[in-house]
Amino acid sequence: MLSEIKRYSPAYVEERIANWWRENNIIEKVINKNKGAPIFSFLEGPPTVNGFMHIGHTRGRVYKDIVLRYMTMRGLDVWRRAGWDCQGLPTEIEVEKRLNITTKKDLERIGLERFIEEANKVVDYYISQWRSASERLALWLDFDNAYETRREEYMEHVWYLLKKAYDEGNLIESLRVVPYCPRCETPLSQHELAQGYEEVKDPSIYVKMPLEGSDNRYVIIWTTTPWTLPGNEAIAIDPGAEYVELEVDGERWIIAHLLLQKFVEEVGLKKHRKLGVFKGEKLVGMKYVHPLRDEVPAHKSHEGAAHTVVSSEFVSMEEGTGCVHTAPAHGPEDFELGKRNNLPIFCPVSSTGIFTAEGGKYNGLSTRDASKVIIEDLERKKLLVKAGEILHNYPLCWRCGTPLIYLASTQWFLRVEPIKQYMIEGNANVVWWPEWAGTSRFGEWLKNAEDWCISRTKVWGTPLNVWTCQNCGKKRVVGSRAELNEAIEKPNELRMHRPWIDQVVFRCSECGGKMYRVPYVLDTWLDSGVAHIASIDYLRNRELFEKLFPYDFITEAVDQTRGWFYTLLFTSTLLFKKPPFKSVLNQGHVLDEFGKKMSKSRGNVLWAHDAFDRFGVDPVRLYLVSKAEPWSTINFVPSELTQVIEQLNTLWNVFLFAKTYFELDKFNPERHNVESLNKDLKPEDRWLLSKVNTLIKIVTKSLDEREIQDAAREIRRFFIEDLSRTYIRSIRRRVWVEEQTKDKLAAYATLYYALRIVTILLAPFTPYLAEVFFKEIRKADDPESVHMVSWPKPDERYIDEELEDYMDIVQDTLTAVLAGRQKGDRKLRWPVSRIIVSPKTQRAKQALSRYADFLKTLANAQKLELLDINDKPKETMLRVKPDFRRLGPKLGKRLTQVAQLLSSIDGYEVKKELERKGKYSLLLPDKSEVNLESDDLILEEQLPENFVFSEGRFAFVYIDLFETDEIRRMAIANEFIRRIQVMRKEMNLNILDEVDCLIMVQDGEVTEQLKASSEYIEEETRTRLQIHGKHKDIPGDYFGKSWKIGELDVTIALRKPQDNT
RNA sequence: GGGCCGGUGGCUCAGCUUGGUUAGAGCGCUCGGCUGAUAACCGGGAGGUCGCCGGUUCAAAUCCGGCCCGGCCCA
Repeated sequence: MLSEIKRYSPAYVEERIANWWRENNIIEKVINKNKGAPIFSFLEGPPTVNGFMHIGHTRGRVYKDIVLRYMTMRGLDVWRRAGWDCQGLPTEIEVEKRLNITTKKDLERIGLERFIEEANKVVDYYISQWRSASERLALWLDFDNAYETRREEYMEHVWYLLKKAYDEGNLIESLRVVPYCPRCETPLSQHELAQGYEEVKDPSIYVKMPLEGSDNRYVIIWTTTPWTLPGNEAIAIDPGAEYVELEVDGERWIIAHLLLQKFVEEVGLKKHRKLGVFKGEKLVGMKYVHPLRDEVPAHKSHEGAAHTVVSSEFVSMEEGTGCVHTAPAHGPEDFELGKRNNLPIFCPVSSTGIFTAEGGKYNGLSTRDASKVIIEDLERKKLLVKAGEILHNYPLCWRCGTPLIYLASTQWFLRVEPIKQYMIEGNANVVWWPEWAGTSRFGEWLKNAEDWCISRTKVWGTPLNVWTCQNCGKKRVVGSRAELNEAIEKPNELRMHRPWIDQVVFRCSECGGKMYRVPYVLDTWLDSGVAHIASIDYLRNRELFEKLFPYDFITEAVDQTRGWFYTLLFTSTLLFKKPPFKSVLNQGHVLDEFGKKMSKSRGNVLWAHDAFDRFGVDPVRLYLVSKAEPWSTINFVPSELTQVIEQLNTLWNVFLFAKTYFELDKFNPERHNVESLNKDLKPEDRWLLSKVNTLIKIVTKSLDEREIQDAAREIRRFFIEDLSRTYIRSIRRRVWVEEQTKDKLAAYATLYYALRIVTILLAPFTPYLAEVFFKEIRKADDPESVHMVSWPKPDERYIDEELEDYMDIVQDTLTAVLAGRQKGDRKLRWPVSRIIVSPKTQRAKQALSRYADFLKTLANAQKLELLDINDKPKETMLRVKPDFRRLGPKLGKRLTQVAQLLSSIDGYEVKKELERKGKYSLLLPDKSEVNLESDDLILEEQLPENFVFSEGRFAFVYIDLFETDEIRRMAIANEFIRRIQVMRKEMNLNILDEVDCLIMVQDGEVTEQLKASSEYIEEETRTRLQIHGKHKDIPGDYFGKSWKIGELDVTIALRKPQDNT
């Protein structure tokens, strides 16, 4: 496949390899490869099968795949069952769209049966989409046996759990405040709530709450929902904040000090006087008279803590009065406050938004109408400070736009207190990547965990398995499908989903009455939350469970902290008092190029299949995981993908290079390997062997620690820096020779060794591409796919850290040489006669001496001289100059003569004298003697004209640019070789083709030089040369071209070989 | 309002655990060079108040405190 296309094409590779995998059942073979070996159990967090896989999902799924492939290659029997989260709100929304349902009436008309059928269709569709996207990603899970949360044998595990919880007293019924749409008559979830915030105009009223025991003292509250006042049971204040008591028209009003000015402006208060400032805690416990006590008589019987000032941490000092109207039945925070303070949870409003009889005067009014009447009543009772209007964000029903109302209603909860401590203790034994996700983020969440509300007024979900006796109220929690057979009434088709399950009726064991199901379905998080048992059919397959539980590894995105990570731990602790997983890898989110969250409304979502089409699966995989630690948020930057593709293309070319020469020389890796050729390995070979074994170490360690980005980056760095840029470049000349030298074979064997390791290490990251490479290097006794190969172990014999260090020194020195060449204007094609290297340290000296040949070749130098540490080349001269500023005053006129004399004197002599005697004596032409001290003189090193100097980190480099005839001849030859090679390439010649070559140069000297090196040129370019000293017409069967080499015009013509020669 | 993570050249990131030469790399820019695996590559150059303020210290990108900004989660 490698030579079929010129350039790495991810799409081409994917298609071929995917077909090959399929035709040869590779996936199945890989999954079953390690049966019987120690188990590595992975629990798949089931994606919600609604919508399509986007790039964020993709990232997480790549991490899963990498870890699973790695563990498989490590020889473990990897449990990798796929799973799909099928139920819940998003699907219901889609079904409603498809069936054109907008109201509850539409739903009744269409019928729940039809609704459920459609939901199943939606799920079927998305599962197929997710599966194909996952398969294209090459995520090798067991899809054929995937678990689905909508299946009855799955849901049965939820029932099992709830029955157990109920029996132990942990499944309870309790009041709770939830947002309702009065028009749709249904509570909405947090999700739905977030979709519907809009700016609306509402009343904004300030109300005087009369304090008991005084006829003119009031606490002032503010609200935008007057209809909630009948539900008022308390006033919340911030005990730490300062409050002020005002005198206004003979009355005393209390508000927060900080909000005084705002309040005065808002209500247009003309005159007031501060009576005193005090801490809020002074107010706590004060009783007040409910402002609508007469209109809503129920308040007369509210006792205990009702109508009291209480303290709260939720008091805002941004708006209002700092004294917060609290209606426990109409706000989640109010509700919490109510529970804490034993307030009545008084809810005189029905789910249709109409006041009930409990609402007294307002009975029968809608919340909207009631608001108006309440304002009038307050006005009349002189309890209204001010009634205005406000524009603010308020949640509306996303379906019908009706303002939502918060109402208290009975919901079902799983109690957290009995298991909280076990969860915290269990979590301490779980390994989290990164650590803070477990200790800080998850740890905090656990500490603050509250009872879990599991009931939903929905359709497409696991039904709540509680039946209540119509007659005596006795409850029955059904724990299995089998139990349904005890029903006295049931539908013809007995299914666990609604509506069928709603028709199941039991006989009450207490009173003989009929028991009907409580019509809730369950939170979908409960579905996925029991995956640790349900995905493997725990109820019927304990043996499997014993083998897999607790799972070795799970990984999902960070937002699952309060989601799946939590629900898994919760249910497992409830059942077994221990966590269901041993380790958790957190994944960060993927943002767009500009760091913005991807969202449909913004239109910046990158879908997985689009990304695969545009960039290819392997590049996307490698990119996503090398960019950052798995748990960091990343920006997806398309231009960075091209870089990955280019790098993989380079690796592709490395393989192509190897393939070309291996085939040319019929290289046999079984016969010639780094063991058998050990004696012939050059330092650069040993270096690469060391590097590649070190690579195994690093990659293995990084994967074990889930520092996946380090593994990916290190592999990329290796094949670009070490393999392509350094090693391949250094062996070009070795492989170009025609004979089968040991030296060439050593290079081949080394290259093969490195390619093999890189291929295997790449397998988890770029599974398609690695398979292509593996086909090129596969030996007879290798498994058929790279994904069945064992993970390599580093061969310590080849690891030589010193050698690796040395190469760094040599490369740095080579860089210095190249910089020096540039300074001296000598292109690399022109040999230089000498480079002189002066190492800075002993280590550098050893390194440079060991790699002297390597350096000499790559620097294109005829000779390499290695000096002692910090020595100067013997050609260095030390020039002596007078310090004019110092000597001027001292010597006057004579300074000119001194300067002249010094210029011709060897500085080393002067230096020696100065060191010995502390002075240097100079005899002037007028016979006078001048004594110079070292401060009088400036000693300056100087190199001969033909030297350039360059400094590296480890050595000083001097390049002797002196050109001999030979150098000029070589340089000219190289100039021609280069051009002939370009032309060969343009003619698309085979590497081995011998061609005829005409060179025409109108320059006697160059002609002579060329003739002298014709053999060298012929050898390098595989040509037969004819050199002409003047220009002639190019024969017709030649491909000719004119070139300029410096000032020189030359013509080169090539002729393809005759077929029969 | 709370929790967690991040802020380092134009862009994307490393370095921070354990304070210590001139803060590195890739991309981009620019000038030059190389090339029979490579639409690749190599070298020179320009480009950084390491978010801000304060503290600890002989010495802070690094440790501590406060603040600002961005992201995520929760309320």
